[in-house]
Amino acid sequence: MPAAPRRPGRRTGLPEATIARLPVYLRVLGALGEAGIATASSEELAGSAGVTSAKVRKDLSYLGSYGIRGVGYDVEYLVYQISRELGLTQPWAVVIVGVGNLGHALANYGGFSSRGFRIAALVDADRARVGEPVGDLRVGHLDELERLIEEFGVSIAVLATPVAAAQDVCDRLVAAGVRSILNFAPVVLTVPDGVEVRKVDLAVELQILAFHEQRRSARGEPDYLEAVLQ
Amino acid sequence: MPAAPRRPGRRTGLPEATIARLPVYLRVLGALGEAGIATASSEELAGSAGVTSAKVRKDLSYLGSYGIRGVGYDVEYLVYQISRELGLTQPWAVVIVGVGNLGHALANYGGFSSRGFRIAALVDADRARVGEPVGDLRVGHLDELERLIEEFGVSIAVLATPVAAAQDVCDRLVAAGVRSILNFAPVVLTVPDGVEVRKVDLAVELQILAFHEQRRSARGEPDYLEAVLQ
DNA sequence: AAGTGTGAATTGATTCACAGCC
DNA sequence: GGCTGTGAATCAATTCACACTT
Repeated sequence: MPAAPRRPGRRTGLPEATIARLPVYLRVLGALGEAGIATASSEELAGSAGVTSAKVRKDLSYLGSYGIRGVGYDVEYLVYQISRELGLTQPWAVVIVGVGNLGHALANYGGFSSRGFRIAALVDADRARVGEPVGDLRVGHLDELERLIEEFGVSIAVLATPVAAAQDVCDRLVAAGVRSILNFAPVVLTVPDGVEVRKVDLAVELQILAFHEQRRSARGEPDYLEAVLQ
Repeated sequence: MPAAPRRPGRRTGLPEATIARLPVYLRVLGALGEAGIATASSEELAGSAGVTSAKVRKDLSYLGSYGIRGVGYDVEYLVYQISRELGLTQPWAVVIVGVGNLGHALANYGGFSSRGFRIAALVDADRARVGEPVGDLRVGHLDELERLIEEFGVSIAVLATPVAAAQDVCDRLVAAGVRSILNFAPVVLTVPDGVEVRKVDLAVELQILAFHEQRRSARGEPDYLEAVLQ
């Protein structure tokens, strides 16, 4: 329902499913590059990325014709093109709100800084935690949220607060100009159009696994035979 | 719907997209139940779950005809039906492999135990960590993995090791009979058919946000306030 | 010969819209 | 009157298969 004004002249947007896979290709290509491999076929990329080669080719074709027929893709060149497409040629400043167990772990997670993100600030509502060193930062108080966003040019927020605080914090983030939020609180955030929220719900992931697990054990021999014979 | 939904001959379960939303409905219904609300319409559920009402109705219709026309859905009954469908009427034993920052946070995360999962064991390859108390458990050594899986009847594993160890650990999990794995290591695991892997890649989530963020600024989209006021 | 790029076909998910029931 | 349940229509993603390029 986003009445997104699409500028003419620019390439029409990538499918959402493709966008979600580009970071995976990027990681795989990075590993290949470090291993000194200069070119890779869609088949090889597909193997490492856990998808089909047709998907790889289709996805990459949305970026442009960057492959070489009969040869494959130039690893370094493709890394650059995907990075550019994802907006990773500039570093993004990130604030983590909520420095409990999870926020703490996220702050120390090397995968962020190594991929073009800079944790610029950490804040928590608990004054007992303010000043505590985490990585090479110190925890700030939630009161400073707006100031820190302004000061560091934060455009992405990671929300790792308890459920009860999440919507409030979200509203403040949006009011302060943040339009990209990664939400770990198990609650659906209400945001205005133009604000992008991605959600990671760890319990949901386990519940999806439980479903498959249970279906497997519920399925006895007869069901299996039926499935095969159908 | 006249045909009983649970006949032994019924094949192919729910759409994957529906399965992924059932845990969300379950959480919403749980909150409604605790608030003393006895029935809810698809419209109300949709609001709290962040989806459309048509989706809610379609999703729930796959489980059977559990709604009442003109009224809505009985909250308690629906909680039971969804729990049963997801296999959450029995508790599942979970092992966490890798007790670094993230594994530690996951072990302390209340959302698991409150939703039908029991963290039965924690193991790490680092002997310096063995014996360390985490929550009401103590960290065991990776050597004990198979014994602990056997002893506690573990069927779901959370993989929070470094990338380099992930595939090895995964192979051992599968060999020990685990068929459901939640993988936090940024690598695609190779598993035999019948093993379900779900992946949570935190850096990928941020990169997807970065894409949208960058596309917004590339477009010269006005600030949120400007957009609202125009 | 090898492997990309892409229309066409297919499969899956979402949305529409309304008949049927409370 | 209100709200579910669901075929039909639409939209999105995946897969196929092969012309085309190096």
